[in-house]
Amino acid sequence: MELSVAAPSKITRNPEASRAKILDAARIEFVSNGLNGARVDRIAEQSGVNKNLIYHYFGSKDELYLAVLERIYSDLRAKQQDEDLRDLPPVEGMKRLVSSTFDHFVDTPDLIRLMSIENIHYAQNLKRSSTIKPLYRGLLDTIQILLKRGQAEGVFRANVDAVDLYMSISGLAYFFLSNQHTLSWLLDRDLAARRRVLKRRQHVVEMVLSYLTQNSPAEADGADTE
Amino acid sequence: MELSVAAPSKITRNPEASRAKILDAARIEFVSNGLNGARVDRIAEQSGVNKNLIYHYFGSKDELYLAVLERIYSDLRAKQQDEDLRDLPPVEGMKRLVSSTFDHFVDTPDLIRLMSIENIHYAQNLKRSSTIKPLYRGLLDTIQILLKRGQAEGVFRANVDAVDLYMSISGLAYFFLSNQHTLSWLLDRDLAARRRVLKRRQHVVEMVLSYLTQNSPAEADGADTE
DNA sequence: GTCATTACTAACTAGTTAGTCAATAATCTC
DNA sequence: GAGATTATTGACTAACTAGTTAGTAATGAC
Repeated sequence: MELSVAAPSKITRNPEASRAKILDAARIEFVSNGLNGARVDRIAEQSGVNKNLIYHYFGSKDELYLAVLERIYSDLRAKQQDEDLRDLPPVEGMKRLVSSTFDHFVDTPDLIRLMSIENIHYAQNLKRSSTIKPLYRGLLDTIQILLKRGQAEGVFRANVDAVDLYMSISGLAYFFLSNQHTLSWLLDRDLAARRRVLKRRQHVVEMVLSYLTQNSPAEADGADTE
Repeated sequence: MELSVAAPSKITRNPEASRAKILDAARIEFVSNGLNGARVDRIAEQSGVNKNLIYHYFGSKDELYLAVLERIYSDLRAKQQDEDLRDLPPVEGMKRLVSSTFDHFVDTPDLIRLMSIENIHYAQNLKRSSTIKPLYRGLLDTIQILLKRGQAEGVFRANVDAVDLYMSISGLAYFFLSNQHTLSWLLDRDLAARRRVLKRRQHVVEMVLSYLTQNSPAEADGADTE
């Protein structure tokens, strides 16, 4: 019986909110079911918007998937603040870099799954993105800087490729997380348990630092620091 | 005009060959397209058998996928001969174990992809398998044996969990291979190049061995070998 | 040789799925 | 406030897809 005088339902049109609701629902759907397993109808239903709006804003299922992919990658990079680490003592900086990379993976399971999904699809969608690639430069530069400084100070071994190091740091964390469902089953352990994750984190840091701080064996050949 | 007297077409029925043809085509289809992306019709077409034979022999798409999964895992274990390594000097044995694990991954890209696919599906199919799980025991035992012997001899650090070590050895190789499509693009390198793979192999061996042969830092606390 | 079993085939189906059409209504432009 | 633009809707469709049906023919058991 109360007449709402001013704004009866100002919520009739809201493009930004609709776009956001679609993207949120799409993220859950793609991450949970993969690109082929995801259903556009389910995204429409879960987001509460009309299915055709998805096509209105994103054009196609593939484009929507790419939008999700780009958002997850940029969210990640926004959170990573590895530039801070560049001025720390090399050993300390590298320890922190390894831990924080590990933590970022742990905190962003969606990213892990999307990376796996992308690789199953031969990275064909990632390659269409113009925004993602530049994001990687920063982390790699930080690794390179810390590495050089550590080598100059004589605390890190010579002849380490920054890309190899990056792949090892990532791989040690990634495999444990990306394959936790098969591994937990095959090894009879709950790898998702908090205790396990913390133990793993320490193991990873120790492995990377052991490698870096040990003198490289045999090949003491022309490897001098400037 | 020549009458074929003896056997006009003895090839009319051949259950084993049909089964094998289905399985071969299914492997390619599932590995290339994932579980959701794979098409039963395409498997029928590629194998050259009638579609209904697939259901006759395997029951459903999911069961066929499981059959492919089980075969790839058992093929792998049949090739791995890590028992040989158990009697080698620990450092030498571990070096060989890391290299051969790396090589197996490189030589069996199908396995890598199926493991990723399985994890996208939360390992729900793997968990239905009764044959795969036991296969893992052997490799883990070999790691455990070499580790203990190395620790007893004082060449390996104490406080190393065999499962953590297994995950690191696998992870260092796996990530590089499973994510090569995204990584090659993001890092501007062809990670599939032979040269790269060999370099990566050496890097992985060195990292694992550095870790094992370095005395564990700080935590010299109740960690004595028996 | 007969009968049951197994291999194999072609055509069909019921349910799904990405994407479209045609229309209405709110908002912006001027 | 007229007219273009944009947000939003519900019904529709053409193509696809896992699985089925109903049958034929080769093989094995006895």
